[in-house]
Amino acid sequence: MSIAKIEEFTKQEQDLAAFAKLMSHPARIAILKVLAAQNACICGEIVEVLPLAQSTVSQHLKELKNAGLINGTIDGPKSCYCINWIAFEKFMADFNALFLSLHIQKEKTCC
Amino acid sequence: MSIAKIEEFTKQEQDLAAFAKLMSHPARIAILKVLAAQNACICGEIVEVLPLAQSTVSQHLKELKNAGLINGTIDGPKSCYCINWIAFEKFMADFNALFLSLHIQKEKTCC
DNA sequence: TATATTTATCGTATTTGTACGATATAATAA
DNA sequence: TTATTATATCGTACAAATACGATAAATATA
Repeated sequence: MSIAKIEEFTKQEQDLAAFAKLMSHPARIAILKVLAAQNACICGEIVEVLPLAQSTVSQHLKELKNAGLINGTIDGPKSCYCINWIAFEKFMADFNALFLSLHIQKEKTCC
Repeated sequence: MSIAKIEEFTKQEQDLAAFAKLMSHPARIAILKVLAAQNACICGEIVEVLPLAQSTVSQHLKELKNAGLINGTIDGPKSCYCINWIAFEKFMADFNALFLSLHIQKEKTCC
């Protein structure tokens, strides 16, 4: 930070880093697990499961939604979230592609 | 943060989040790309390639090394880094395993 | 030995992330 | 209509991440 230099990097590097940042907090991983387990959309049931305040969970959900990793619809007074599998699959594919592209030349020369 | 609640989550969630945090900055992804491309270990050549100060690059290298994702050895006045493929592969495997475990039940019920 | 080179570390400024309580908003229920 | 419920947002406090310059430490070179 401090005069962010992020835009100096390639778009690929920025996109992968942004996805990784989504997964860089255990609460967001836990949220994805709950959404996947329930399969159906949920709402404040997540709050009950997580050791965090309602406002904090709502904040994490917003981040995941803004990045497109989950979808959210309003269902009466409740909110309904679920995983956007298309987006999630794309992220995972890009991530694996990076790893494979790095891993091609793996002759051990030192260390 | 602020009275970190991280330890309230499972070890799996914490470990995956820690790995994701490593990848959550484009500079560290760029460093891994340089290390993989050069195959052999490098040192301050990374500084020349990245749009960051030497001290900042050194800081990123330290994080990657502390997490075990890269190895570093001293070679005279220079330092020599390379990717720890064993560790990297394990992280990727764990990450993919999480995704697959989530993705098992994917009947679309809503959203 | 003195100097130059390379890298790590220190100190610090700034930004971002995390977390909570309080409140606003919207919809249902009484 | 009023009260209740569910969720989002606001404001705020604090922690962590990012970045840099300056400096220290270690080795190589003159």
